[in-house]
Amino acid sequence: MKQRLQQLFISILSEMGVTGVAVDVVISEDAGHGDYTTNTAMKLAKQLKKPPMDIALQVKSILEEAISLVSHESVDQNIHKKDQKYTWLSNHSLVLQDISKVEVASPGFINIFLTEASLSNRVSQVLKEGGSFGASQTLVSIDLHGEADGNAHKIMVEFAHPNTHKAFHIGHLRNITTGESLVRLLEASGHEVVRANYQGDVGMHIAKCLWAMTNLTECDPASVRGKDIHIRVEFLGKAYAAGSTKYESDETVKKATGEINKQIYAKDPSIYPLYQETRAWSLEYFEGIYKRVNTHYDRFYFESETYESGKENVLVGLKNGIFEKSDGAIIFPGEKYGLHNRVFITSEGNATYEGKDMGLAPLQHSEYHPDLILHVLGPEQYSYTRVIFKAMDLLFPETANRQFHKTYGWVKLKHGKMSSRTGQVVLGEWLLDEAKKSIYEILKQNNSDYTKEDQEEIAEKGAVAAVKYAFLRVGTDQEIAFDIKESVSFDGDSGPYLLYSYARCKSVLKKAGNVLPSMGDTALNTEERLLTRLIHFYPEIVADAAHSLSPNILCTYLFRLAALFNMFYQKHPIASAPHRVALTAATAQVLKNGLHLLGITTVERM
RNA sequence: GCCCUUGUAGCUUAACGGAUAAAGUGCCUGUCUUCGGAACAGGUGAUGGGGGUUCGAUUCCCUCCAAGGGCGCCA
Repeated sequence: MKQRLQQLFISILSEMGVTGVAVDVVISEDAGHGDYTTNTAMKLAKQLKKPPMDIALQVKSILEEAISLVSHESVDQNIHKKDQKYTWLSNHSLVLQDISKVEVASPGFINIFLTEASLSNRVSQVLKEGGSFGASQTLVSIDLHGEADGNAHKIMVEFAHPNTHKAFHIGHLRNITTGESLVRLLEASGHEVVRANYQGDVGMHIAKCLWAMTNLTECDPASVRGKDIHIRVEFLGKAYAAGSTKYESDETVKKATGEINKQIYAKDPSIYPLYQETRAWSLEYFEGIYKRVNTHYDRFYFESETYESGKENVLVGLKNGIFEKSDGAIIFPGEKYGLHNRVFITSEGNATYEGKDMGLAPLQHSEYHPDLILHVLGPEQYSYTRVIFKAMDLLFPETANRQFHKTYGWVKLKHGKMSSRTGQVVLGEWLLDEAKKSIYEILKQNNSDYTKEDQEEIAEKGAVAAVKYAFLRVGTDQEIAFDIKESVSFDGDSGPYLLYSYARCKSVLKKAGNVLPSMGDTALNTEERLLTRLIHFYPEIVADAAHSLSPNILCTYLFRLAALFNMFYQKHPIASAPHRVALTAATAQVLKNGLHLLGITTVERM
């Protein structure tokens, strides 16, 4: 609708002799300002040397005339009349029929009101299409702030990337939540998506952990073998923290750790079996988390499969003058390009994180041929990725400009700082479990008669919804200040509130079981019209969220929809009126579809 | 030292350069024995300071202040 209105305004402006301007039509926040609005008149004021109000009024009068001509379309004589008057009219007859009123507001806004019939049609469409409603018919291009081509059709989204032998903390949880939602939004916008996860399973962090396991009695892996996976992984986190602390304080430990690192790369039998065993522990644990939070991957990449080819590629680049030797190491001279220098191969001969990335990129391109690779990464990696993207572009010109760093903000503790190096971390699963406990408390207070299985499902899905929504409602690159006590909420703008609203809809629908939902041609009251209007906007909100890679836009929308439904529910009896039943069913469907795009699963009752 | 990011009610967050800066939470006051109270309604309360560009600035530019991050052998 937005785009059709834009086209219409362009035609009207050309009628006024104005061409080649971009017309911006947006959804009106305030329903009193119409359903759609444009600021075009104000934008053109300077160019046309006329007061914005005059321009707006002129647009309005042409628009109103066009509407009245189209509304008599069935009368043959008028067809000739309108074609003579405006040649563009027939292209826009459908949009024009959807407009009920045009208003001009100071200092020059043009506000468009849609007919109730037009808005109601969308409700019927929701009921007809069900779960597939909201997926775009046309491709939604994505906005990468000019850093890459926005017309990609095949996009690899690389997210989560935890490291083995290290804790999976709430930062990873936010990364996964963000990545999963971006994947679903992109898919709903007509893109083909490849889900990738690049996991760090070689490097100094592993060596530190293994040093502790082989040198500290309190970190003896024999003590946890055969125990529950959570215990084994917790043990790994502690060993890593211990090894890391010693590494920094003790020179001989530093050297010994370096040796272990070399041994791992060399697959030395004195350490390799332990490495493989504990690596598998981490991967087993990650698999459980992915399942728990509704994520899966098409391809897991590992640093252990990129360090060799990465090194080879850097050596080729060294010959070609892309890389340079410096103090025994091989570096990329980023300073030549206004960036900074970084080491790609150490003087020991091992590929660093940067060097490994030179192996990853060609591997990804040869396997999937993506038009774009979206790396969901923290802000601290920003200057890092600028350097390696530059190096990649020079090394692999055929796939240049296809990398994009999508920043997700840190989850910062309100009190204290998080660091897996010192072992001060809030684990992802800890957060989920805390939320789950709180939901059990609420269920207990409500004295519900749910079975154990029901309670488990409600608590688990509710916890995942609460945590995910808490992350997604905030702008993706915004830092989140995290308070352990009141981290996730269950009231107001929260995941459980949305789940609750959905369950309430379903409950009402059950009560109204034998009423056939139908919008009919009943005149709508205030709340009904607002609700219908909001449902109407859903596909455009999804497109908007996908286009700007901003799940929080969808969060805001869904919360407004749920709140509006609850108000409507409060004021009007639903079960007996077919059009209200239809509105309720449509609200439920949109909530379900929207939450799905956020990676959140609904429950039928709670 | 150089570079990047961020500063909005007590707290957590919204707002393509647009209309009265929007919510949640907190606190205060109400609704309700109804189709689900994890609800609904009302009140309270904010753009770090100073300049500039613009018809119009939370948004763009400059500067100061404050916080965080990055800057060759970690990932």
